[in-house]
Amino acid sequence: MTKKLLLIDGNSIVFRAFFAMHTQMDRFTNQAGLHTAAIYGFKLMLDHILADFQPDAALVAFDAGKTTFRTERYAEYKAGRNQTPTELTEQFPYVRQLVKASGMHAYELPNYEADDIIGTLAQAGDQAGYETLIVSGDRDLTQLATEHTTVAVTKKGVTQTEHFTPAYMLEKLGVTPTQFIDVKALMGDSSDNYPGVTKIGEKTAISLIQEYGSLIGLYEHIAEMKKSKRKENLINEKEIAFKCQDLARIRRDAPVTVSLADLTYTGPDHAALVDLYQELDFKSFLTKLAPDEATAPTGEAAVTFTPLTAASLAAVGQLKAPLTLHIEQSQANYHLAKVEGFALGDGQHWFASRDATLLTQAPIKGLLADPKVAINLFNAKAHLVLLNRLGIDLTGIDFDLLLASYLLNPTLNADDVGTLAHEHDYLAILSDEELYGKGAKRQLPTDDAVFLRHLVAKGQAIAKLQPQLVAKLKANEQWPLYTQIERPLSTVLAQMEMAGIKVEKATLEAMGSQLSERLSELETAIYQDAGEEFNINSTKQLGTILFDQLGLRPIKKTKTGYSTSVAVLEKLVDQHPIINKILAYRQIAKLQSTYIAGLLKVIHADDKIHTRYLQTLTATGRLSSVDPNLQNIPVRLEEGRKIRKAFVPSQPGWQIFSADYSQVELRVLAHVTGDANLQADFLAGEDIHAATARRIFHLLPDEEVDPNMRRQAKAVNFGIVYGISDFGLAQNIHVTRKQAHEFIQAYFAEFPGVEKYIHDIVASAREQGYVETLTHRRRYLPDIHAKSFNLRSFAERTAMNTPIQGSAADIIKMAMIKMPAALQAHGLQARMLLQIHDELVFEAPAEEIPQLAQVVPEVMDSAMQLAVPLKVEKKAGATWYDLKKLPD
DNA sequence: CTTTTCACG
DNA sequence: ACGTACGTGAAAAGT
Repeated sequence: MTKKLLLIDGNSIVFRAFFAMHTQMDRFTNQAGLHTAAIYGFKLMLDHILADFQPDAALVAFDAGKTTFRTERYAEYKAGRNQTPTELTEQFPYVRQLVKASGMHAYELPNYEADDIIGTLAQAGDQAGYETLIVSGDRDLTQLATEHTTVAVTKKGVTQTEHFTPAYMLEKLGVTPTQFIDVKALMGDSSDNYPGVTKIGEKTAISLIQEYGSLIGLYEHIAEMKKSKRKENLINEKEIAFKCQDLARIRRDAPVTVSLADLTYTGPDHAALVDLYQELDFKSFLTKLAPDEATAPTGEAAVTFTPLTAASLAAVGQLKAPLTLHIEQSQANYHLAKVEGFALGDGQHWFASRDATLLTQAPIKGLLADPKVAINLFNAKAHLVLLNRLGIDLTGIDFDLLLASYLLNPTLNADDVGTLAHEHDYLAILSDEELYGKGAKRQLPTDDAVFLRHLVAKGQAIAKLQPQLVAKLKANEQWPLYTQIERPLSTVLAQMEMAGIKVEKATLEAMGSQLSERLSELETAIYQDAGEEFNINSTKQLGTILFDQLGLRPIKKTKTGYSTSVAVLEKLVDQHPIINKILAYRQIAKLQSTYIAGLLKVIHADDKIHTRYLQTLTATGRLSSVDPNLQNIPVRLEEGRKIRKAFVPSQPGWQIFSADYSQVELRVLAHVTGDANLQADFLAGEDIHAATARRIFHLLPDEEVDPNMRRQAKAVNFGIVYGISDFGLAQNIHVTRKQAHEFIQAYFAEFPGVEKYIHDIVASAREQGYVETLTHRRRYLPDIHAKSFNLRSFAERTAMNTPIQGSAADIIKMAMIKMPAALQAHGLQARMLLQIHDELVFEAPAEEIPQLAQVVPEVMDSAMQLAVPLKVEKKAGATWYDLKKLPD
């Protein structure tokens, strides 16, 4: 067996951990006020790597101090760095303790950096026949990759890593690990503060090293390079380049005083870890460390409850509101799920049973249907639907742990009580995955004692977390968002889902057979063109046919091979007749599999489709729709649009009615930016994209906006909402990057309020760590501080886009909440069925349509008062396909 | 179980 | 100099 050596770059991982958890810094302090986020993150990473790699020998290297041989040779090395915050420096001693308690060696060497220790030991490991894994947050260490040494660099957070082998580097960067040093020499490193050669960045550096093989090779052949500014710079700065090469090169001969034999990994020292965790208040690590083996499974507190039977039902009547209810479903789709069991209690007494029929009997049914009895639970909408199926009208919902937690942080993706409770530091419960298992192995405990105790533990977690989360919502100014928007919305959504939309099977089936015919014709023709049969649905096989067999030029690569996406295929249309056939095949295959077969599979016995809206999923506050997704039924292309013919009213003589907000996101933009020109354009009530075109192309009042100008202005408007870049815009409208840049500049000149807003929102995200919508819906953006340009830019675009997209979501939600009462007040039978982000779809008796066309837009455009009017367009027709615009 | 592609706002 | 549009869900292939 090959021995395995683990080398960890302590400093860089601790830094990564610190900044990864920066936004939650305040949550991570022990009772003495010591910050612990970096220690915590470091331990997460450690556990992950140790479980994964299982080393025989291990060492964590740290930097010894500020001065090293590099600073002696180049005084500016790492100069100008911000001072490490004390919140971080105070954690280093504990990290070292943690390393030792985990059975690993911590090591540092005066005058050298952690990198050099690692480089030296990795080399020793290679020579001694070890398989070595280096873990760092710093890409520079990839230069140490060899056939037997892999370098894992943290990607996002601390537990996700990207593994660099020499082959992977060649593929990804185009250079070998050794060449990487020379690339750094040319491009420099701004964070380590050495310059490289003027005007040479990563791309140029890589192509130069690829061409000449090495830095030395480049200077040997510099005379042959054709005259250019770059050549001049290279000649003038030759000395700097070699200096930088010296700085970039990690030493493999540092005078380390440990040998591989000293580094044996001994595994964790339990007693030492317990002491340390206690000092740090690491409760979750403590419970993992000391499972209560005799009794409960890890983390599940002993709970007392009464197993409920028909005979003992009366005792439930003694419970005092507020009550906490948890119903366990057999599957996520609550339209079909069975009730596996439930727990009900008031914080003092708990009852639990596997028998769902008990819910439908007195006194439980009465308590649940009583609006004066406050109910706490997890996932209000699921409970509303499940209980409705049992004939119970749940009315008194007060606290929904899932919804409250989502508002506090929409990017947590826990969807069971246990996991979510852990996120809020409540640990006396197991997650479903821990108790039930996952995937195919998932199974509910057959033992009543274990299963019912878990359901009660869920109830207790909900009851316990309520006051805490309510206080947080109030502190965040999110209480109205919870009580006035999201909580009532649950009920409205439940009604829409239960109503369902009628879909005609026969219509879909008829379309399906037509599509099948066309598919087999196209298939034959494609095989003919290709000269052989293959799986057209396989991108891999298709890539081989197009680019290897037919010799077409690959336009783009994915990480697994050639890209064959529409964008690529469209560029190849003129090269070969097979391309158009593949495009047609793809389009039809998509309709057939996703929309014909897919929808047929989910039509219920009542001939309706009952989607589920996920109210706590998206990062922006939008809804999403699953089982099936009814928010992406085709509309843009006629062939796909025909699918909508199958969506029909549920009763004869009824029609489909739809109302959509016109340009909500841009109107929200006009509101939040306060931009006078953008607001004026909306107040004038003209075509907004044409108005934008007039401004950015400086048209005279009597000049006409040609369609191309309008198209470009529209793309600019979209770009602004998405967090614009010249590159992205250029790609979208097929102009040069320079032109795109000019469009954006022209836009900002005309709409200075928008430019200021973009600047301010990014600054505010940096300061506060989050952004907000008009209703104080919040999204944290930890990556706004990321060192990686990519991650940081992404966070900046998100900072810009989320308040816009999220506020638009707020607005339609407010309209939806008011809708049922408004319909009822007008004595209408109409029912709201679907929400598609900026559109609401209804069904109603034909004779109600004129009234509906009044009432619905009125509710929608008065949902929130903005600085510009909200405009609503309406349509009606016999099916979802046949909708025709109604006059204003 | 991840990757690629494509449907929607 | 850096490298891209924002937010979703479903199907199919392939590891």
